Amino acid sequence: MKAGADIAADMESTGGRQDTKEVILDAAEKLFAEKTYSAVSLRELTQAAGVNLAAVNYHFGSKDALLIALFRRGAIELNRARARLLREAEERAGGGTPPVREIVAALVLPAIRYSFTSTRLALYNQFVAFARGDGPAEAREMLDKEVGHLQRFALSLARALPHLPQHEVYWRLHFAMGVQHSLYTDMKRLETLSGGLCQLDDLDAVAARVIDYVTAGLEAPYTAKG
Amino acid sequence: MKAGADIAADMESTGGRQDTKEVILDAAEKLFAEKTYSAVSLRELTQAAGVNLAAVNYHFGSKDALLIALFRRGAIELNRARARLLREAEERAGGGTPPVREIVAALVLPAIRYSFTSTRLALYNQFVAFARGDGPAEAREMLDKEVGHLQRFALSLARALPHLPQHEVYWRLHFAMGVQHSLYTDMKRLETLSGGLCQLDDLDAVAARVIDYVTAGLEAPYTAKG
DNA sequence: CATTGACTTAAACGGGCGTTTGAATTTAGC
DNA sequence: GCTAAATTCAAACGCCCGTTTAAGTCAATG
Repeated sequence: MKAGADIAADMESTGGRQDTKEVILDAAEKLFAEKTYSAVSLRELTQAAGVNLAAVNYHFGSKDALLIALFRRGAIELNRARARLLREAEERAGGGTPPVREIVAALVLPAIRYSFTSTRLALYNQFVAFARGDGPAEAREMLDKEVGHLQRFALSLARALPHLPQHEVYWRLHFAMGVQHSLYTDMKRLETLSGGLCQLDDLDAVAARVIDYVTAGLEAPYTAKG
Repeated sequence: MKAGADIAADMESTGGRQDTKEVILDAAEKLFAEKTYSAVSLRELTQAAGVNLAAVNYHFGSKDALLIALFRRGAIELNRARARLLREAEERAGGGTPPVREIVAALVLPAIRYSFTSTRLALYNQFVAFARGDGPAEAREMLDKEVGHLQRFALSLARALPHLPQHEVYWRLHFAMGVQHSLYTDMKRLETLSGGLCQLDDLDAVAARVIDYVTAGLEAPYTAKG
């Protein structure tokens, strides 16, 4: 009876225990980040999760649907945290415009914090990089819809940087996302490059570094282009 | 007779025509960047290249060896161009230290130029992001060895930014690489975010933007961390 | 013009893939 | 404690993968 699959797909809290689904999601998050969606087989995945091979298809419907569910879980938490920090910064500014540095902090801190402390969001950002172009079309569309959440930051930054044309704000926000991605995709290169000097141990220090760098880039003098 | 595979693998210029090998490499570069190494089948790849299915194994030995050859071709050209620009900047400085902005330009310009004008290096940077963690171990080792080329830029930047501790220079160079990667991995998100306002049409303008941003980040005031 | 060697081709190989099945087992409601 | 649904399980399905094979093509060589 596969009624469970459809029900569980629609509503998050069925009567049955939720353990298996989460165990699978956690294992998938780890493996998809280490390798690639299509490089990880369901046999490898279910074995790492300690569940039966058929469990993925039973609980999610397909491997593709698992990827989508995985992304949804991570995106919801990350965007919720970012939105909360941005709202708090705006309240602190008393209805005015928060300084660039605080907007940047709202964007950067959740990604760093959650990615290394929470088991649920661990490696989420690294996974996003792989999902693009690899996963099913539906997953890619979800990534694009994520843009809506970034729009809030674009607007806030545009108010804080009134001398910049709109498109320049978008470009610099885009670069800021690239800096964040570098924390999850190429750390090995940095460790090699620095001879082990640079590592992801002190998260607060790393966060401060990223915020300094991104803030400076956003506040860079504007020289008209093209 | 598979003698051809070994010979062609060792020496770049056999007596036979080189067309097929290059056609395969070009098709692989495009497809591996669009999807993922393991998401592209040899049947799909050889069909796109217009060659026989067995051609990859004949000319490269295996799918893995193709990936390695592909990376080698791109890395050689990119690093050569970067090294040349850096050397020229140093000569312009008359033995002294070039300004940060010129070091950054030497790092950034080849990646942008080659990636969009040359058919050989097109999509090379986007491919690198996927190769990490997906490809065979040998490919990953090659990526790490690439670090040697970045070391020159780290040294040059350290001289230009003497107030920064060494590890801070490494971190900021790392972030600079992340900004460059953002040009090849998430352009779709930027296009969506900006409503089509931002695009990769005017390469000179984009290059100037990246250089501005990265230079500002590198020159950001240093606040002691952790 | 026969021979050689580089290259191409179509066909096949075993293996691992995502998925499905149907029976066994566990869980929840009465 | 019975019933019925939800879940787990081992086994199998067919498909497509990377690779190999052996025959075929073609240009250059002597």
